[in-house]
Amino acid sequence: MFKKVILAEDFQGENHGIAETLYEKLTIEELQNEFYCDKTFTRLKVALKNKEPYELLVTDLFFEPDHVDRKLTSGSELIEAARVLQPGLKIIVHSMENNPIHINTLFKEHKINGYVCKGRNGMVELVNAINEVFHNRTYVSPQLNLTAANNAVELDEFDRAILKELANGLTKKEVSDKFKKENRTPNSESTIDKRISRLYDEYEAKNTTNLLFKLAKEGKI
Amino acid sequence: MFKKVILAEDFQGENHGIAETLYEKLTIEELQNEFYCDKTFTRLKVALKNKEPYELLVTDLFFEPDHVDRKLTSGSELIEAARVLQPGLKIIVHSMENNPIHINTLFKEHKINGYVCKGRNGMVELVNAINEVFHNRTYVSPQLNLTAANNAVELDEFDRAILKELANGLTKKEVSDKFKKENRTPNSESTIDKRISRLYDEYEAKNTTNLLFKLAKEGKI
DNA sequence: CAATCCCTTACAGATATGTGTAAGGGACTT
DNA sequence: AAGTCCCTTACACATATCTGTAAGGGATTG
Repeated sequence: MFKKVILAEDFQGENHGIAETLYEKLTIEELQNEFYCDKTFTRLKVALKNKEPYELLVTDLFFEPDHVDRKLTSGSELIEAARVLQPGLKIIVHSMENNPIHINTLFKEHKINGYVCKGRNGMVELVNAINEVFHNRTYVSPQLNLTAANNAVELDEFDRAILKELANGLTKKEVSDKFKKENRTPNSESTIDKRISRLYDEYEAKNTTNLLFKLAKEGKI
Repeated sequence: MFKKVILAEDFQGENHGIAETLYEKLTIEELQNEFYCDKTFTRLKVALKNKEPYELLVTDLFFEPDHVDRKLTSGSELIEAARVLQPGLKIIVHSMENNPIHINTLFKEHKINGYVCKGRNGMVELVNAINEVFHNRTYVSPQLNLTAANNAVELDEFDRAILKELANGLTKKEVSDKFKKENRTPNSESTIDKRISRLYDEYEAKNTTNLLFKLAKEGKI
């Protein structure tokens, strides 16, 4: 089993619960639990420098901001930094996120080794995930159907830029003007129209209001 | 200190973490931890029937649906039922919810005794909250500013009905036609227009898209 | 019971939205 | 080099949105 494990989880309750479970159910010699991404990353760096690197990182995705300044503000950023620092590190994400697209991205771009949904069965799954990852396999919470999400289309930067302004209540004309003023391209009203129309098709939305509402509800924007 | 406490929390990690903390930090004789609203309510009923009622309920608000059928689907419903069953029960809500309006509603309508935000300091606050509530005071997580929310206006049924249809992509005319067909009143396009305009003022929205997006993001619809 | 307030409704006009057609240009294929 | 595909842009038209003004009705109040 893993000897050195580090846990990044900002919720005090979850953090204690996970730590408790890992001590009880797994024979992990050294478990460090942290509440901030930056401190977690520092621990990883120091451990590596001392030639006693951590073998497994278990991290949440969302970290509530508070009075403490931060460089790394999310689990994704922590993972990205950790991957550069220590490519061989095993990483398991434990989060409420249940959008298959986002989770797929984590596997594809950050090469995470496991994904566990917080929930009624979270601790049981986490223990399973750690066992699987220890044996060089990947683990994904069974309630997630990652393959089913591949038909959905990702929003590109232009889409996001338009949607952001529409969400703020700008008209298409105002969006076009704003883009022109900021020297962003494309910026014509027609092109913006066309993009939005395409999104109607892709997301089966009837109008702008419907589109923004759907995307907001799905957590895509 | 409270002798009998019951905890309703569906996340296994949080549930264990809270239970652990309460055993460590408070001298509670009997702590029952449950993962479902219905089971929690049954425990409350049985305990009351046996003349050994619980003194404190600590509950989450959101409970993830799973394969188990449920009557009570949320913390609010559990609280409502518990209040009817046992008016003197002390109730502390422990949740991610940070919308002051929703939390205010819990205090006003369900007479909860404390509210603790999940987070980095969640367990420390929960212990404080239990101490405060034990001494017949209320407790609210300090990061919440409940008074600031009182200027915001609640949505009535008509508002909600209109917003629901707009969110689904109907035009105002279609909403009007739908209401007429369903013999709901008021139903004229003008009145619907007027209502929406009023909501623009109340929520400082610039147009329908902006309004629905804001409300969706705030979790009001 | 008249004054007042608020809700409902109608109507009108300036803007904005949504959709279609069409032209030009870059990238890629054959 | 011609053909194809897709993105950008322009323009036009029917429809929808948003904001006024105004009139009538129910509820409350002095």
